[in-house]
Amino acid sequence: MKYYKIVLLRSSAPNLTYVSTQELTLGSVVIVPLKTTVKDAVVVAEVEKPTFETVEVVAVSEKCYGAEQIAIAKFISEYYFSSFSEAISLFLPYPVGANPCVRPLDEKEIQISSFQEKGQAHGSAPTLSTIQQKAYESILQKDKSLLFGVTGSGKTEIFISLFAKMLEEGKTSIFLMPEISLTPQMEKRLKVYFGDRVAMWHSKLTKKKKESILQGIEEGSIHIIAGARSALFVPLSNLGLIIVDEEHDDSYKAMTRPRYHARDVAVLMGQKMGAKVVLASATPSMGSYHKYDIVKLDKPFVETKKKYEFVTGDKLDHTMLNALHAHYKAGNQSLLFLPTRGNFKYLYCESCGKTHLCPYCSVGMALHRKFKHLKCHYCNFTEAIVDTCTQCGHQPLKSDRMGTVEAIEVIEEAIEGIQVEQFDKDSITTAKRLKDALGRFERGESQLLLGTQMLSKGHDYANITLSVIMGLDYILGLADYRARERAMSLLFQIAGRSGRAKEAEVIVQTGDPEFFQTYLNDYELFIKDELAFLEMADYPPFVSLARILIAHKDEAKAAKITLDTVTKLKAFKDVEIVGSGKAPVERVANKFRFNILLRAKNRVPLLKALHSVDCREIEIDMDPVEFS
DNA sequence: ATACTAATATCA
DNA sequence: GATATTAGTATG
Repeated sequence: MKYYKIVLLRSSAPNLTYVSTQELTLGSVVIVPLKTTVKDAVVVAEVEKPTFETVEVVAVSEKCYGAEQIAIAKFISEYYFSSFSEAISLFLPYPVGANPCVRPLDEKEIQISSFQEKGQAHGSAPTLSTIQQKAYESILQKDKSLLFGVTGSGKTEIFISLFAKMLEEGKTSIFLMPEISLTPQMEKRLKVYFGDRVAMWHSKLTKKKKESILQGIEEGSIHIIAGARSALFVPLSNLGLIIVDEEHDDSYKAMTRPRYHARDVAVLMGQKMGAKVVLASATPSMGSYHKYDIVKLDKPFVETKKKYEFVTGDKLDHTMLNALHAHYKAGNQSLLFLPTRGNFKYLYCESCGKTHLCPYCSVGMALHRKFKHLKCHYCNFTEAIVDTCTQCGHQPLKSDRMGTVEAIEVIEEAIEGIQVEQFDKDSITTAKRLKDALGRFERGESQLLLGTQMLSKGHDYANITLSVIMGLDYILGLADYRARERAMSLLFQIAGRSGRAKEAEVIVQTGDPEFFQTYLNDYELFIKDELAFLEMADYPPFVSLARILIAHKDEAKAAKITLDTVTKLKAFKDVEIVGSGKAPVERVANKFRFNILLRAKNRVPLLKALHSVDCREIEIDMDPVEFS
């Protein structure tokens, strides 16, 4: 008789001990009785015979998690405050049916060999330039590295060479991208080199499609998995490489439990599995630049001359309309960016571009017109609506912004015959709509791509000669310690979309052109300055942040939970409570929301403090990227 | 006193 | 997560 500690799947029950007549492999999925029903569970440890009565394991399934998977799930559950059950479920390719494939316990164990012939053919690799070759060789020498290169500097060729190298060595690779639906171009390029040995993976694939890919992996015909966050958990054996492209992108952070950051988990996974990790970006995150070995790829593959022009205000003005008109008349295509339609408005000065800031947090004060006051979403500091800019004395301060729909109306009115493609979450709801919109644009049936953040991801176009970037001051004024970084990387990303044109014009709307101008040709300089600022202001990567979210349909109850949690946390001297109170989005789905923001020099005491609070009614978000 | 619902505890 | 237990509260 053997006794095992098991973790129940799809249940919040604690870890329990069961008995088995036969030896069980750690990590295997078993069926156990619980109360009146049966549940599937993962065997995590063998234990001594306990003092209490035990119940017998009823069946063993074919499924078995590897030791590394268990370790990674354990890390995720502890670091990101989810149950182990939720964490290990990340490794489930799709939700299992009501009755999982099981076999009776008394049957003899059948070991199915998972070994497969691998690496039969070499992936043909592209020829690399001297600069690319140097970067490639540098990456090969490191366990993990940050590939830092502007758009068009030829990062993809390096990726392809790395994948080919892995194929040669009989190893598999994972390629992460922020949004798979937005990168059909990358799929095409990978297919050219690797054909059916590469499979695209994302959460919206049908169960059948996923099964077929999993079979391909099992058979050893698929060696490269490319996809969004969830692709990180596809069960590849003999993993040799994980590439995280556009590593700065916030969509790598999961917004639901487990609230993990795919880039950070990829680094951990690489360590655990002995796989090389490559992070890549033209605008690396401050944390990655600070933490990892940098491999620079600074010479653009195709050198583009960009002419920058700065305009103030917040409306589509004549400068922009004239430029759009001129480029349209010349038979070229343009791109126009507007910030995501935000839920909040901030006061900003038309004259100097500065946002009205909280005196305690150096973040923008949000305008709550309904309550006729301004509020800091960080510390909850509240003040009366001000009318005069504290920086330059200009008045009045402005707060209105323009959305995509209004912008299109204005442009279609002003420029006769122009076809505008609306490119945001409201209009691009399906893969088909995306394909249609991009198709029309590529065929030249539309001449202007107008949208939100979506524009900054993935695509580059041959014909874009004009990029108009509006409302950067809005991004700059967001109540977020990374507002400057977000604004700057956005500018670089969007300006980079016109990468293939020989000459391109970029119009930037901001009241603070000096800030952007300083860094226009040198993102690295920006990183260095910004890191100095973050270090001085005590923000990541120099400290750890955690956010606690409290949501309850009874506002008083939510407030009480918030207060109780804050009181408990006050006992921990090495954890600072930056602020607490109503969340910027006060009510969602009829629940009142409260936030607590915590800061600590080291993550260990922060985790310790957070593990001590009752987590049943709160949600903990480690390394948050969203504060609303 | 009774009948419901909401919070709480437990499961091996 | 599902269910048994208990506390809380409305009801006539």
